[in-house]
Amino acid sequence: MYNTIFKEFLQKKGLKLTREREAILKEIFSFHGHFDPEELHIRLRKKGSSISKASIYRTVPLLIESGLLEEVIKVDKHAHYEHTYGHNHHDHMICITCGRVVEFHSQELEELQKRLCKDYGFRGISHTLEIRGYCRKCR
Amino acid sequence: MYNTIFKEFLQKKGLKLTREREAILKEIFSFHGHFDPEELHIRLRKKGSSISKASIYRTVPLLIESGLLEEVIKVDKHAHYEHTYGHNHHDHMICITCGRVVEFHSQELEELQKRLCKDYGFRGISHTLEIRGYCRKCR
DNA sequence: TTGTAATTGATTCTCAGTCGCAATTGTAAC
DNA sequence: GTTACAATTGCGACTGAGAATCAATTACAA
Repeated sequence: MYNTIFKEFLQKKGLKLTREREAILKEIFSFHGHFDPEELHIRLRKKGSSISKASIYRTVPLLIESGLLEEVIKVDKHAHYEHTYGHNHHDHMICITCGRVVEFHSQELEELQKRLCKDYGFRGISHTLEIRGYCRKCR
Repeated sequence: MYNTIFKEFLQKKGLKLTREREAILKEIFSFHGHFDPEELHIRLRKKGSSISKASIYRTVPLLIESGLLEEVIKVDKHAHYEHTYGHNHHDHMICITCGRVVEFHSQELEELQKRLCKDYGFRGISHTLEIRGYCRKCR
């Protein structure tokens, strides 16, 4: 379970499993879909938690390093994340006009990327593919 | 030529071709490879031009809209751009450890993306694929 | 040449994300 | 359970890319 993964990751690095980190983890895994750190902060606030913005920003990189979280897109200025446990990786098409985001998954794409990495002597960990253009309604 | 493309783009939008915009355009097309707006500013400074940072930030979106410039990657906080006139599109592998950027092009990837857009009723204009991982030296 | 809307540089402002620090807390060793 | 200490916390100040403001200037159509 994701709890165990995080716990073991922290232990291996000599870091502590604090109440705050547990709460952040729990919150992130309580829903599916994108979020940005600011949103997460508000979400936690509403549930009575008083975890600081700084702790959230400090925890996010740990979750990424442990493989539980992925940066998905950068909208405007801020980064968006999504938990990856029990999820298929997917990529995004973003409409220039209305901002709509279409998620898609392509096994062919995944395999092509593996092949490309091999060709270039690269060990790929994660990737993001963003296609920008016009959606069905705005084309 | 890129000059003409930009000129016509501006005309069509009722915008003016100023000395500053010409200088920025010229500078961007005077070299190949990535740059960020700050770098471009310094570059222009060194050549005796006193174009303001603000004008650069204002011109970049115009160049993107006219199809002459593309955002390639976001390193840390700032965006990097690259001119696209007379270039093949390429994508990037970024090393998590040393920050090295490997450029690659795959015709297969281009075609797969076209197919994906079609499947999802999307009219694709541009795309970025970033593969993060470990390069040959850091793996 | 003129009228006018677009553009400029300088400056200020914004806001996501980071940093420093004193107080607190998790955890391993006893 | 205590102890000891390094890791972590929240707070508030800081940073830096990029946007907004505005008076002065400029491109360009008529």
